[in-house]
Amino acid sequence: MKIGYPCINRSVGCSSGRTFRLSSYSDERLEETVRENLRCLQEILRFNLRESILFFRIASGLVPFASHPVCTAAWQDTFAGAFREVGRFVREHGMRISMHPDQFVVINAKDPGIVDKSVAELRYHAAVLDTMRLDGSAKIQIHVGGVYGDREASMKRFASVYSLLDESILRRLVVENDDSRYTLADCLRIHEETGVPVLFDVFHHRVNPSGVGVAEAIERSGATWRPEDGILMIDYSTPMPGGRRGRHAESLDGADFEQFLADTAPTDMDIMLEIKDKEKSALVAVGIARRDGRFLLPAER
DNA sequence: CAGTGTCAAGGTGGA
DNA sequence: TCCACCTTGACACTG
Repeated sequence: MKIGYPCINRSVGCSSGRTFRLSSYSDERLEETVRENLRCLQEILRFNLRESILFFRIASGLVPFASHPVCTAAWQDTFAGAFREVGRFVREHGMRISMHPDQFVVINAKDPGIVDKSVAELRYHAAVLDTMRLDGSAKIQIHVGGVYGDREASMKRFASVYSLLDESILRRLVVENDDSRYTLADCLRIHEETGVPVLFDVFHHRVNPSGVGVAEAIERSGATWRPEDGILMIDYSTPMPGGRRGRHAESLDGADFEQFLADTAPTDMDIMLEIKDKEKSALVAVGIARRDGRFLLPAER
């Protein structure tokens, strides 16, 4: 079991997803930004190692505008060394990496232009992980996409676009249940059709359920991961108390997390905590999972 | 320098 | 048909 947090670390004092306005794009500006982002990413990973946080989601903004036509810079060549260095560090310390393109990636869109842009964005994400020379256990998670008033047809469209994707994307892509459109049951059906592994999101499942409990949900989604995918990843969070539907909590609800671990024992999985205070909650979660017994420090692995 | 409007990209639901 | 919302940080402009 590894525990992690997404994209941002509030302790190290830098961001690995710095960006700029499209209107101020230049290859120089891009190189300068990517250099800073990679430097910060390495700093975050060193922080994580010190704290036994071995799972991390890399920000999609690592290379700003990478899939936009304006970006013609050969960033994969320019920064090949730094990317490889990150990958080496990750492998050496047994870390796990994921990425999560945002809501603009909709591979089941009806508009072919949106599908093309989405595939380009997936290709960029795969290129980041490939350039780091990470294996197929480094995942790219997306949602199914839109419903467009016809869930069946939209799921079929997902499957048909999926079947045409490059191998470099297919070996990393996983699909996640969302909070309003596609449930875990929908994702499992898409898995049957396509073979895509299912990444289970506990919070979305509570908001947008499909009839099974958390333990069974994890068992079923876990069965969709192939050996080369690594052990299953899940997203875990709790709602913000008194907050609007869909908001993530400010900090970890320790009692809920402890109960969650008890409910899902003894399944091994890597847990991404989608919680606002990021590494702070990850530290608390590592402590709780240590007591649970499934979590091992690097030296114990 | 503090304050704030705006930012590549989509889908949904209400007005 | 249009707009706010989803959720979020931070760029970049204003005064």
